[in-house]
Amino acid sequence: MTTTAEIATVSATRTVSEVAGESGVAASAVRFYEKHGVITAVRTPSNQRRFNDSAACRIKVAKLAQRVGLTVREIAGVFAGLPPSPGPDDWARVATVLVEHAEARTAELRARLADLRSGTKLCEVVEQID
Amino acid sequence: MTTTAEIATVSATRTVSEVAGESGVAASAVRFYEKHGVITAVRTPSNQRRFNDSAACRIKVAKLAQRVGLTVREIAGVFAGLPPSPGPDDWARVATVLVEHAEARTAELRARLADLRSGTKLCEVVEQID
DNA sequence: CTCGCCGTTGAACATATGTTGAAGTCAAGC
DNA sequence: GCTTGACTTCAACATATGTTCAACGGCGAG
Repeated sequence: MTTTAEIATVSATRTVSEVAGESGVAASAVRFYEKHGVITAVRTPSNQRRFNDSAACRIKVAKLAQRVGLTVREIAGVFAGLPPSPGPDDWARVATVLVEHAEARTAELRARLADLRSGTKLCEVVEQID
Repeated sequence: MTTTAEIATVSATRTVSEVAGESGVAASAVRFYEKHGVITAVRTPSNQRRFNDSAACRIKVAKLAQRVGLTVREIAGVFAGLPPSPGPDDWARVATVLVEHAEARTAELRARLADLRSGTKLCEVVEQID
């Protein structure tokens, strides 16, 4: 059996332009993200890309992830575990991974800045009066 | 009067290679960072660059900042307010700015991920059974 | 004084992240 | 059936972040 939900989620109907519009990036970027595994497409008989609902969302999430320092390759890696049509739980896992990435890097920043501050002579001038 | 500390902090004695060694980047990167305002140099009579103690530290901090999504231009901007030989208080201010940058972006990530999760039909499939 | 080692500059190359343009294909409407 | 518009691929260009290379200059040791 195939439920309405399954039809809706599995069928890939969005064109490049539509995904671009939905996600707020240029069509060229949509093709770029497909090429690099951030999104995936099926092809029509006449070789056109068709994306499902999740494509625009993946791109939006990818743009956010880029802002906290992840590369496209890393983002594609995080998305690699996603099913074609991710559910709320799948997205929650991705969100967790991304936030942990971001927080780990911020923690690293904090810690290393603290190191530099405490480690005499690493960043600080030796405070010698006379 | 010129104190020992002032002599030590103001004099720029490090060569490109030395700063590269201290900071753990290539000599070419040191020149790149100078060109883009992350570090500054004075020139010897024979035109060679000389950096002060803070150069290696600026580079280390810059590398950390890059990891949380800041560009070289942004980092140069953050460092722009620093005196030639920053003291502990100057570094503390820089650290605060960088951590706030990182946390703001992580907060943005969190918030937008939450938006996407809550905003029905943005990322989630409509959960319809039958 | 010559040699070798740094340093200098500028250009070319390399990778990441895209954008733009040219040339061709396909489907839909007049 | 011809035009139009959206799609395709591929190549060139653009920016950010560096690295490598070639050609050249100065300085200290032998």
